[in-house]
Amino acid sequence: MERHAPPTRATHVDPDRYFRALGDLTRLRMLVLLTSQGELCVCELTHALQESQPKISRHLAQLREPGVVLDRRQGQWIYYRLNPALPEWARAVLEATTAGVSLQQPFREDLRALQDMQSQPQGACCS
Amino acid sequence: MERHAPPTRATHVDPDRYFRALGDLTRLRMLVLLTSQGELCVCELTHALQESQPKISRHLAQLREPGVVLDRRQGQWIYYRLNPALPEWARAVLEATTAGVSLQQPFREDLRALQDMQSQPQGACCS
DNA sequence: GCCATATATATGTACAGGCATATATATTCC
DNA sequence: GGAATATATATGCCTGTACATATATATGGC
Repeated sequence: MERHAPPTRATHVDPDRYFRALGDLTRLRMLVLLTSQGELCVCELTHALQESQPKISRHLAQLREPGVVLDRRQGQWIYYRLNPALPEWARAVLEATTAGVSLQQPFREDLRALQDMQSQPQGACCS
Repeated sequence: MERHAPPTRATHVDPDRYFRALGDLTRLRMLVLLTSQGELCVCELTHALQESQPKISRHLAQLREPGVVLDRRQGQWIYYRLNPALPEWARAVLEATTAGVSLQQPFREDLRALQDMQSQPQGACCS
């Protein structure tokens, strides 16, 4: 696990590797948020999912390495987003899934926790 | 692993479990075939994928248990098909994936091997 | 008894989770 | 402006568990 796996023009995730990346609840919860919210920093994801920071960071690495997501540093924060180079079918998979599950738990609660946090006065990233 | 997990009105696969089921190349190859072909027996899948029968059977069990596929016995053959009770988003996921990958290897070759077999004179199930 | 299919068992490998720690940036104080 | 400190994020190590594969064996229909 190197710090920044090559910016992976990952136009080619193997389909089975792609699904293996989605096949974990923590990672799927983050991907559903990223699909609907566009870009989120680690601390927002940590807060939304109510999981430990190392756990979140570990799973983000597993999404970054195969090129499912990209990261971008801005000041002290690191923002993650879906890799725009994903093949069309792969994005369609995430969008169908997000549409299908975002009213169910725990996805629904994740979004609520995230929005709750974003509505805090100072607009600071983290609580 | 019981022989026939209850005919699982599996309207509720957990999304992460669903993706874990798709996150293996052998299982994904079979699902891509089932998505485009509708219903196939074990020996057709074995032939199409060129894998050992026990390996195919094991992976089919892993698709049957969570309710991703259903089976049906007819004489000495057992036919598998996608579970029609899958939620709409889950079927959309498989259809988008099938459309996206079926021209790539090994999926393309799987379909060719299957059709090659089906064009044999006596229409017998297995070679 | 033969064929199609499933399951048992054994073994290696991958990965999830927790904890501690390392790195990088920002901020505060002098 | 440099040192000390705080915050954000990543990673090394350890342990338990899940799972992929192979081989061997069992079952059930013809």
